[in-house]
Order: sequence, then C-alpha cells, then structure tokens
Amino acid sequence: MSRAPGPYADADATATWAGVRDRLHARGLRWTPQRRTLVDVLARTDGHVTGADLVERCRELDPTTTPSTVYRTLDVLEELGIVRHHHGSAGREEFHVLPDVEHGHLHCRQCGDSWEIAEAEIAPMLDALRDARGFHVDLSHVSLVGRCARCAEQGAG
Amino acid sequence: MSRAPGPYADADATATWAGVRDRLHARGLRWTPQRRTLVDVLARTDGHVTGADLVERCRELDPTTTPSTVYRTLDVLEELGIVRHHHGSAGREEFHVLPDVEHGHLHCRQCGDSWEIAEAEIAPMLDALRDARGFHVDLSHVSLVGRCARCAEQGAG
DNA sequence: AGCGCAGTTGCAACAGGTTGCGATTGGCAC
DNA sequence: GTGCCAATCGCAACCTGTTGCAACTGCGCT
Repeated sequence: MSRAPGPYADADATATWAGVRDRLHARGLRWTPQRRTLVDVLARTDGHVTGADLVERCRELDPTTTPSTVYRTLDVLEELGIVRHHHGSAGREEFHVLPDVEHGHLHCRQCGDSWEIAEAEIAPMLDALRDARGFHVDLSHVSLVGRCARCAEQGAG
Repeated sequence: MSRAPGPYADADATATWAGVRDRLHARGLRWTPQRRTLVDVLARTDGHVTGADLVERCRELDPTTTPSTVYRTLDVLEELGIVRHHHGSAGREEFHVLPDVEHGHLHCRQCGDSWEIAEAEIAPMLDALRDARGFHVDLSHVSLVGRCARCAEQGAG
C-alpha cells in the first residue's frame, strides 16, 4: 500500500484509514487480520456497497473470510463513524464509506439508480418533524423510494 | 363470517374485501384457497404487520400455508393497492393494510416504537424534492429512522 | 519473551425472504 | 359436466444477515 494519493484514496482518506487502528485501540478494541482485510477493501471503495459485495470483495483478498466477521466488523466501524448503513429499496443493507457530510438517499424503484440528498435539502422537514413531534431523524439512514425524473417522464401516460 | 360491522372490520372494509375476488378476476388472476386464507387474515388486521407475522397467522387458519405463497400473494395484493409494504428499521418488511390515506412511518431506533406520518406533514419536502430534482417520492414507502422524543430526552447527555 | 484475559473469530444453526421448476388447479369454453 | 391451459402452488435450494458458543488471539503487562 502506497501512502501517495492515488485513484482510490486521497491524502485525507489515507490518514483516516491509517487512524482506524488507533481508534480501535483507543476503545480497547483490536486490530486483527480480518479487520485489516475489510478496511483494505473499504479504503478502495467509493460510494455505496452492499453487505454481500463487501463479503465477496474481502474473499478476493482472503478466501477464508466469513460473513459473520464482516458484518460484525461493519457494526464496529459504524460505531466509529467510518461507515454508515441504510436499507435500499429492496430492504438490503447498503453501506456508505467515509461520509464526510451526512446525507440521505433517493432510490428509483424503476431504474434502480440512486442519488444522495444533501442535509440542506431536507433539513427543513427534519426540523419540522423535530418541532412537531420531538422526533430526531437519523439523516444518514434516510432512504426515500420513488421514481426519478426520467422514469416518471417515460411512464407518465 | 358475518357481514355485520365488528371489532375488526367496518362496512367499507367488508366491501373492499368482498371485492378482492372480482378485482383479481378482472385481471385474469385467480381466487384460490390460499389467497382466501391470506385475505381472511388481512381483513381482521389493523395497522402494521410483518411478513413473518402474516405467514404465522395464515398457518393458524391453514397449517399447510407456505411462505412463498404468502409473499407472492402479498405482491399481487400490493399491485391491487390493498396492502403497502415498507422496510422497518431492521430492514424487514412491514405491511400496512387498507391504507385509506397514504402515509409514511417514523421508527425509533432505540425503543422500537413507530408512528405514522400524515401526508400533510411531509408534503412540503416531497414537493421540494419534486421541484428540485423531479424525483417523485413514494410516501407509503417512507420509513424514517431516528430517536423519538422520549428516548432523545433520556439519552440527551 | 511469555502470560492472561477480554475481544474476536469461525462454525453451525437459524430467521426472513426469494426464486426456479415440476405438479396442481381455477375457471372459462364448449 | 368435461377439457384445457395459464395461473398458482409447494418444494427445495438459495441469498442476506444474525446469533450462540467454544476456540483462538491481540496486546498490555511483567
């Protein structure tokens, strides 16, 4: 692994990944080969991945990888704020790596494509819900399903 | 089965359920004992149920019920608009019966309780998303995860 | 360098849900 | 009432994830 900026990771990201080990230690958690494998995979992942994807990609690096370890490690990494998960339109888990800004997701039921929603875009509604009911929505878990502009146009009739 | 209003179904609902058979026929679909069982269960269901719940309750009426049939029938009923499904905080399927008004859901990550969101409550945001991106959100599939007022208060520190 | 123990792992079993496919069967035509 | 064919069923296998548990190991301490 080079420390130089490359197509998969910039300097900030490199620093983040290098810090994972210390962050684990700071909490009394351990740095194991299995966790290193997953972190390696995540470090060269951009955007969204499903749990199954991650398991598969870990197995490419280490064929002995087992799903339970991957999912458990993802839980740990989520607690450290290194990944976030939400549920896609099919209810499957999707992970988002290194979310520098919190954001939600838009998922087109028809074409399957998805987009991010910036916090500013839905902050008004989140605030309204908080004011009206005291409910604090977890933005990074928001996944709105519907039809995108293109699909809505096509199927308008 | 009585046709009179009871604790589980009012006159309108009774009419709806009676019409299911015809609605299926109108589409060239069939009215089978298995579908009747599921419709019986749904007719006396109020609010939300999980898929597993429905399977279990169908088995009470007919022990030979198999999951695949239940889920496939639910798909059909959803196309008829008789049920809606969304994904709870754990990503599991939850079905909502006879949604006279479209609504979304709020789900507390901590206590597990959930609430309905009226269309009016989030219409502004849905409209904003539609205007800004042309994305048409499916309200009945909206499931916002976060912390409810009570849990937020308790864990405020 | 070695010890010890709490954090982890891998396995096996389970839970919810989906899918392919051969066997059934609803319901219209006659 | 019978026949036919597409719709449906039930089964078995599979997929994504989760969990209990015994065995293992990172890593701080000495």
